Amino acid sequence: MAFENKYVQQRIQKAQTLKDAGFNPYSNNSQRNTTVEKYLNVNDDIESKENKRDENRHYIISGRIKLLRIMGKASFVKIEDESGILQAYITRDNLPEGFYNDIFKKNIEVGDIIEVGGYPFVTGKGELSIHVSDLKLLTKAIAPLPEKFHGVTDKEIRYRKRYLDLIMNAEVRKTFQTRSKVISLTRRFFEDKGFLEVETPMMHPIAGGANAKPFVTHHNSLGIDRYLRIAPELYLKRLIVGGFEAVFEINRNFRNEGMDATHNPEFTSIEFYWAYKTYKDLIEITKEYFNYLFEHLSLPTRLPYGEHEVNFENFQEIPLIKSLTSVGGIPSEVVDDKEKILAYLKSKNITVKPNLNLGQLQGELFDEYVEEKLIDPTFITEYPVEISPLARRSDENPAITERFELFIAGREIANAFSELNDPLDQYERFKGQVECKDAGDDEAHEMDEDFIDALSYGMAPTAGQGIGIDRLVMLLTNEHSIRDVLLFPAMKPISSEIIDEDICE
RNA sequence: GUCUUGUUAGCUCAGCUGGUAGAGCACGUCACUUUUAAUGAUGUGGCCGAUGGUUCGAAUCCAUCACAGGACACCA
Repeated sequence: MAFENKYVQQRIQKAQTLKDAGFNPYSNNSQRNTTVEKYLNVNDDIESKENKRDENRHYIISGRIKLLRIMGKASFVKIEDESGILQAYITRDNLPEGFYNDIFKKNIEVGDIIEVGGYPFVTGKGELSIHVSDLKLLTKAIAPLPEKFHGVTDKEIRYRKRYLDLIMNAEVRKTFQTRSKVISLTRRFFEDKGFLEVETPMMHPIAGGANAKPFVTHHNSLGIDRYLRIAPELYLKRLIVGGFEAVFEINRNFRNEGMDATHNPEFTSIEFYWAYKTYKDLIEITKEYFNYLFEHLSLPTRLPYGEHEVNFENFQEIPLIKSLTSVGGIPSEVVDDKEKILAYLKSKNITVKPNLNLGQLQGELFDEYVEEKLIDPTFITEYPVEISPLARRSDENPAITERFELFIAGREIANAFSELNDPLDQYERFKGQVECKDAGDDEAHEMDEDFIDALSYGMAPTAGQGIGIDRLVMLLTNEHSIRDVLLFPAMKPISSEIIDEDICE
């Protein structure tokens, strides 16, 4: 089954021919002494030299052949490494007797990883290249690459065979380099602020900290089920109880739910908790965090996202109720009255679930009329208590909470609040959740008695925030599917994989 | 979960109202020492996603299934 494709067969034969001629098609004897990027930088003066070359310089470059133009006794080869792509000029007379015709032309092709040594020169068409005097094959590719011009565009192939996507699409590599930098910068930002990075369990006895269905796994020697965590929140707060005053965790969460352009079953978030602070401090640190990211990623403060342009110098702060009128254009006499909201929604032909309370209806109005219009970064504050079960009530107005969500380009990016630290209140809220669970809501919280115990010892007033890293990277890279910012997004198995599994078992 | 659009050569795609498959790139052979998706000549390559059905005859029509994309719903 494997290797039966005729192109693969052909290339296997070439590898064998090379072996027979004494050339290892999988040599590990690389002598590389520079990268393409460095080569191009160091030699950018060649253009001005006599004959546009310098035979006294010598470099060894390694990489994959992306393009091959054989023109009789001379050839042009585009060699790509991680840093860039370089043209090599290869001639028969600069290589050992017979090598060019019998080895290079016959057995080395697009997709192979080679190493070339030579001097820098500029071609007649003005391209800085390398004039090759040494060529060796490092790795024979026995699978042919996709077509050179269109590359691979089929999303299924790109996600299932990400390595192929990365080979063919340089801009994809760039997206993941940006992702890596975002995570690194995020870590450095919070460390510099005095936060301690911690690791809390990925396998939970009780899946808490969010409303979501968990994945279940089994611990054999203990004979018990464990849940892959849906959020680290309750463990991080236990650490605040224990006396750490600023902690953060960047890690994966797992939710056993649907997949779409903004949801993958495993996703990365940062959650951070900061004692003796409130959500207002979080607004300030969030602005600072974005400034830090933009500065270190060298991004312009006006970023395109789809059809929009986001101005990251224009952070707004609007209480939720006010946003309904000022952004959503809903008449002010409507937004504070349950019956009027219902009538308003009905007049607009929007149906909502029955028996929603005022806070929930305000949430519906927000989702319907405001969210997608928030293009520049906007902190929506003062959420109704009914839709903020984990947030602390405002001391001035017990109907609202000390909470914000940050919206950018019509999407939620962060959720933050002053944390609920009253153990009796938390106990009651868990009880309410348990009732929902008993009534059939399989996403409701379970009672976490140990967490109540922890709060009973006293958790300092604390502010906490979660930021979805995947969605943040989407925003910064102008990507519109979460799969395009995950190296290996979740995919259904193809049918042959399922059959194989059945045979094994 | 619902709707919708796809699935044809290694890749990117044609193939109309049913008559046993087509291009470009890639690959093989030949020519070519400054090309830029090199060029010219020539040749190979396919169980048309899977299974049923309708039909004398199915890549094409119908049904079911699988996978993927998009939209909606649900969910952070």
